[in-house]
Amino acid sequence: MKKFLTEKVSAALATLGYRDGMTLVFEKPKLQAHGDLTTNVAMLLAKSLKKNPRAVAQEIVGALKLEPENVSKVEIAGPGFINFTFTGSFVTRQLGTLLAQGAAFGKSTLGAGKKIQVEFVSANPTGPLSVGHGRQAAVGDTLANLLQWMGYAVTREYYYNNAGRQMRMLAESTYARYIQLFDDSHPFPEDGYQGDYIRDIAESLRTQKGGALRKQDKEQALEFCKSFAEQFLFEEIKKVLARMGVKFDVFYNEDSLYSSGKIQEVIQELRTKGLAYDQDGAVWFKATTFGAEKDRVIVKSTGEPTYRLPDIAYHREKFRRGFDVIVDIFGADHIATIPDVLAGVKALGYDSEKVKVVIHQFVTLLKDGQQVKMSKRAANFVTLDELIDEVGSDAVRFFFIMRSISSHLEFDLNLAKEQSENNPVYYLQYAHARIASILRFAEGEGSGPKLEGFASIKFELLREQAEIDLAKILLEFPDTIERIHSNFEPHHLPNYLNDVAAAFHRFYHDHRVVIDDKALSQARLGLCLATKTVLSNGFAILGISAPERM
RNA sequence: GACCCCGUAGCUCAAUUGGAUAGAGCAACAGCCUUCUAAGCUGUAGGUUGCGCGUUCGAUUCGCGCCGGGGUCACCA
Repeated sequence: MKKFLTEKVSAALATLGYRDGMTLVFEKPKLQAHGDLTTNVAMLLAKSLKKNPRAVAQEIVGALKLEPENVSKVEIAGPGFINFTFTGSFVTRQLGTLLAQGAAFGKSTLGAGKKIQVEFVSANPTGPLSVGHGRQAAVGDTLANLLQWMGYAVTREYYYNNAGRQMRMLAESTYARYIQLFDDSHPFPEDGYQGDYIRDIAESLRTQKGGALRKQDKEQALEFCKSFAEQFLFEEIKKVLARMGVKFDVFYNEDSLYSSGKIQEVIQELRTKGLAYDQDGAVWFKATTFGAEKDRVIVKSTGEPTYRLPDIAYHREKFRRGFDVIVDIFGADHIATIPDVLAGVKALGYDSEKVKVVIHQFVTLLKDGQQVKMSKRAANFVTLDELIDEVGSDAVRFFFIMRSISSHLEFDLNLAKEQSENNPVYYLQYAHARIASILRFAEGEGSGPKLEGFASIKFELLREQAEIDLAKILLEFPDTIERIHSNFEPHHLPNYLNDVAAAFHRFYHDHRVVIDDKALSQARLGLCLATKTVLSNGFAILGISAPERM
């Protein structure tokens, strides 16, 4: 519908001799009284023309060539808005196209031929996934789904590090818990991982190895503990992600950057370009060249690289692997590292504009009205797995997507549990199930009219306000997808689908679908099917189920 | 101290990137099932958008200064 008006208004502007270089923007007004779509082009033009905006609007409206069967009203309002109202038949006519596209309605070819990588979760294998990782999994996977919907070739990637101090601590913690199974006086390392999951790993270790590790040399035993714990935790992590319907294409190990010499290459290249130098026994990256407030150490005086170096090397590999767009999804705690990585990428000669960083704020968990402090070290933290146990995968995914990523997300466990029936996700799924039920009823036993070929449906019979309102909202689906694509704010999808469900419930309440008037009944069944199509397409992107009955 | 995010109805959050009279869901109150799913619908009430300046036709949105909450500032990841 926007496209339709864009053509009409551009033509009018051309007639008037106004430059059409500006991109026309049509918006859906907040108030229904202001029509279906509105444009502020007259006000924008007025500024440069130094004319009265309402006068400019008048000229444009005068030059417009609109067919009365498509547009019922054009109005100049307020300071100079031009408001358009479509005829009901113009709207409902498009339902046929929607139905013909079916499961593909809302898809586009905007990303066709482009490779895009979405990196998310990327938790190191030192413990179970937290609730915060859950938000990241939901956001990342939903964006990835949406990008696929736009035609991109999407790679879902998980970056992890299984080396270094944290892994040594994991090994020591596991080892200590294991020994404690035989001798409970054995001490636990002071800053070890306190969580019960370490006990589970130790238990599993005993099941597999018996007491054999006790007799081994400690260093050897620790080495074994490390890889055992890592493997154990990764299986858990993958299992939980699978419960949420998230599947990664690539697990990228930071260690491989070392073994393949990529780390050394980056240092060399930066040195060659004069962007790295030695000082105080360390290697520094000239981040100030790229606007940072101070230079950064990339190799410590101990010879060990800081996390920045592999991060930069990793991003360089992303470019080398030929991705056209690179999406990084990080928690707010990583915000400070981003400028350094982007500077590093620029330093190596790549276009940092291709890196799209999505930062999401934290999740705070409420339990019994109290905030749960989550720390991997301390024993008290709720895992993603437990959260799914309590509220189910659909609710978890939906809740994490529902809020703007830049907002802190409050997740009240008690509420989510108690409210499992009042849950917003059920509201949407219920609409879907309700339609499925209507369609079953209509097709069953020949009592009601059957839904025949879309082509024969007379959508112009839909003249009730509730019908037209619903149809209009359904047709906004592609716009919603594109909007999310342009701003990476996935919460618009649940919000939009909520509007769809609300419009449907209203329609359902006011009008019976299966009635004696066969032609009208067909049109309403078509409207129902169109609604079901939009809902299930939206659910597919959100990664939640579309129940046929509830 | 510097930088980032947030501050909107009693609570949790929206607001199409600067648009017209700031909207939903819970919670409260009042209604609606002999019918294709009441996990639904309708109505009432609830606001100085943290505070103060500024930018302009127009500000919840942009700029500056405060106040409050969270986060980040290492040769930690």
